[in-house]
Amino acid sequence: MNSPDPSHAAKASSTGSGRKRSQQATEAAQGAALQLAYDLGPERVTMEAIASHSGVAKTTLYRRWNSAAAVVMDAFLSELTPQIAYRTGQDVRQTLVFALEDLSAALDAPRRKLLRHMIAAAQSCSVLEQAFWDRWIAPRRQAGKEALEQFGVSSEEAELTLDLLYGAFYYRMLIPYAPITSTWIQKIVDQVS
Amino acid sequence: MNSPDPSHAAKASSTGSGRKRSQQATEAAQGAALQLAYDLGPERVTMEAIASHSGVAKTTLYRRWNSAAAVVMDAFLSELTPQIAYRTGQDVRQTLVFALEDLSAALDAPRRKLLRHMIAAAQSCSVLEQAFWDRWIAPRRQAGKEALEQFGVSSEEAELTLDLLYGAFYYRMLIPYAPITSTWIQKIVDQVS
Amino acid sequence: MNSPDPSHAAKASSTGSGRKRSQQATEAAQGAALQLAYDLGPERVTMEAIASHSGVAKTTLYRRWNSAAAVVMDAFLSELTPQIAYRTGQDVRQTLVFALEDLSAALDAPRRKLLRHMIAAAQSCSVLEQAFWDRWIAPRRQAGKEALEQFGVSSEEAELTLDLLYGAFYYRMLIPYAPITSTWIQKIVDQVS
Amino acid sequence: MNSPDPSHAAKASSTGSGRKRSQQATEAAQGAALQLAYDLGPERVTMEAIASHSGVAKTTLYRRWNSAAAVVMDAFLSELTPQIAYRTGQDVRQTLVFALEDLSAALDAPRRKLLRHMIAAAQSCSVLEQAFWDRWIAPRRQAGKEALEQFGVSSEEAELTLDLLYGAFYYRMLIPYAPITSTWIQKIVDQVS
DNA sequence: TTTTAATCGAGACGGTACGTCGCGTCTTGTT
DNA sequence: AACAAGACGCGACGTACCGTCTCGATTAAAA
Repeated sequence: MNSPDPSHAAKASSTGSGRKRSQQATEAAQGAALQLAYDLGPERVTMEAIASHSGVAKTTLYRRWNSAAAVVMDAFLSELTPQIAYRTGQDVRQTLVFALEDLSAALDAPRRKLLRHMIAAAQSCSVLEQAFWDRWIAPRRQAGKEALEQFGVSSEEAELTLDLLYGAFYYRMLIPYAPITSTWIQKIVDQVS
Repeated sequence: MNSPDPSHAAKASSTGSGRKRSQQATEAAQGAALQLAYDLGPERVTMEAIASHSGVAKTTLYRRWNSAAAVVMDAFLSELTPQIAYRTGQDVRQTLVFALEDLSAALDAPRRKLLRHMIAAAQSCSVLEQAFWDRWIAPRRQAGKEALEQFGVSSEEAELTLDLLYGAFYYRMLIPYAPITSTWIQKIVDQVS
Repeated sequence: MNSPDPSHAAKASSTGSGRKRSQQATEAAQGAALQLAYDLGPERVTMEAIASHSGVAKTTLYRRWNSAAAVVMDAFLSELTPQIAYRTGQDVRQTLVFALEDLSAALDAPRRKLLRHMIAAAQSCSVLEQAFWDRWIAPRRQAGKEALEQFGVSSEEAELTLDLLYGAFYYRMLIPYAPITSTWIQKIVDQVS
Repeated sequence: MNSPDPSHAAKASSTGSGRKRSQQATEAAQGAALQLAYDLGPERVTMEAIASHSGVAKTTLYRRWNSAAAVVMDAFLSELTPQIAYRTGQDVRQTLVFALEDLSAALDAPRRKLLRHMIAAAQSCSVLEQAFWDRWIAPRRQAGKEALEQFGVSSEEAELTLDLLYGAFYYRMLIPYAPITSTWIQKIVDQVS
């Protein structure tokens, strides 16, 4: 269940011989990447900039990640993943509302922009796609499924419900013709549950 | 309904004096852009490549579009938009199933890849975002809304339904952990209608 | 006799179409290259440095020359070639002494270092080797031959004499176990003429 | 005559304590360096390549030599120096012809290329310059001088003769506008002796 | 008919970033 | 100590595209 290296966007070190990889460099790179993403916008984060802002050499960056987007992805997921826990409500409806509202609340404007950009990045890089699924989408779906099954919802039905609700959520986030409000969340939950 | 210049990603010519813009150049550029997108993948289409493959000068390209993605978007939308018409079924359920199945059928593997990439491109360029909404998302939603209203569904309810269904559809397209099948389409429609 | 483009180290422009190459950029690049060669030593001149010191883009540099050494070579030859004219003396001996002394005088310490480095560079690049022969060695030999023939020296004999004298000169310049003095020049001339 | 450590490009070990330096590593490095020089051309020999081809760690290489060129120089001189002995002819003329012809014969095309590159390398590294003089040029000059002095040639006169002949030889080798032939060798010897 | 103005192709230009190579140094664990 | 392995910061490489800018040659409406 637990993979030894949770960062699927990162490359693995080969053997145990030779000097160890510097954890400090990894953290500095991720920090700089995240900072740049928030400051300049995620699409303007470059390996060059991460290197110069973090003091980590480009060679070292490429030894760990394939692209600037991969660094940002890794940093973003490391930052956000632990923040979001699943609340279980009194019934199915409330559990789902909690899930979407907590998600919406966790995603303030800059994070939302970052998330949009990472979904975009995942569209043209299968490594990022996999990382995004493994570390962002799947855990949330898994938690949602387990919560729904506590209320007797079948596995298949739970999957469909999550497709619809998370689908609608990301749809409105990516194609933002209208803001995601609490009211809207409650209405879509009502419609599917 | 029809704006005089349907291409929101394109720039307008100023006065009527002087030489006319060559329609041939526009078509050559769009054709080359589309070809390159299908051949090399949409992320590898560059202005430089469009220019050299189409014989259209870069100056001319920039006179019409702001970026390579804009050319591809324009070409893609010009190609696909007319293909998809809205079928009205016997009831609400069938109408929605038709809509999603027709959409799925229209998007073969290469087109799907293109569409995914264009959604991605729209995340970091408001011009493309607008064009994508205006020429792809909005018309389909509008047609769907009108179809649903024919069956007495309220405007607001229709919006929610479309959010959920199109949301789920694009969610599964962008984060393709499982294929979009006819069975799945029918199930999600059943759940919301 | 006169080649249209005397700079064999430089690349030629293809057709007459399109924007003309900027003469200003060429001069700026050569100037910066020469300056850097004198300041830092010719082996430390890089394309990167030439670009940043001259304001000429790297792309532009590579459009004209294949390497930093080629820029320096071109600049050096452009600077030095016109400076050295052939003096004809009263007899063969004096003519040869003049030639070597003038050459020695024209090559002050920094120029000598540059010349040594360029001979070195020519050893691993046939383009530079050719340029060096065409624009530095050959003209001097030609002038020397003509001068000697005025005194009735046969062509073949002149070649041998020049091989020996210029050979000794460059030998002492490249493997400087002892300085090149006027006395030494006179002695070697005496030995071969 | 023989210095204890003939490799002027190599560094000396400090104390006698600790593990001895591996002679095997030295030989492997030199062998790989020479092989690479012949295979890829001497200008493409790098410390990195020597290390990976020889299995000797970079640390170890830098403990012995300052640069890749130094390894090649060392290897080349170790290989060639013993090969060339001085033949003494019947008279001055024949002794000199022997010297140049033996030198020319010892230098086949790949070795000649290597030698040219090493003269080049010596132009921008005083350590290499010194090593090249000490181990290649000087011994040959010394032997030549002694041979000439056997025939009653004065020391000074011998120096001049060697300057002229070796000068011409290297001149034609470095600036190869014409091949070095036996005929040419005889002619230049005739001219100076 | 002659301007005259916008367009076209070609391609050079100053830039930014790329991803890689080699440098020389520094751990890390082994011999 | 020296060794093989290999990570590290660094500087430069040569290339790809970017978006802009001459160029000279078309092209068609306005004068």
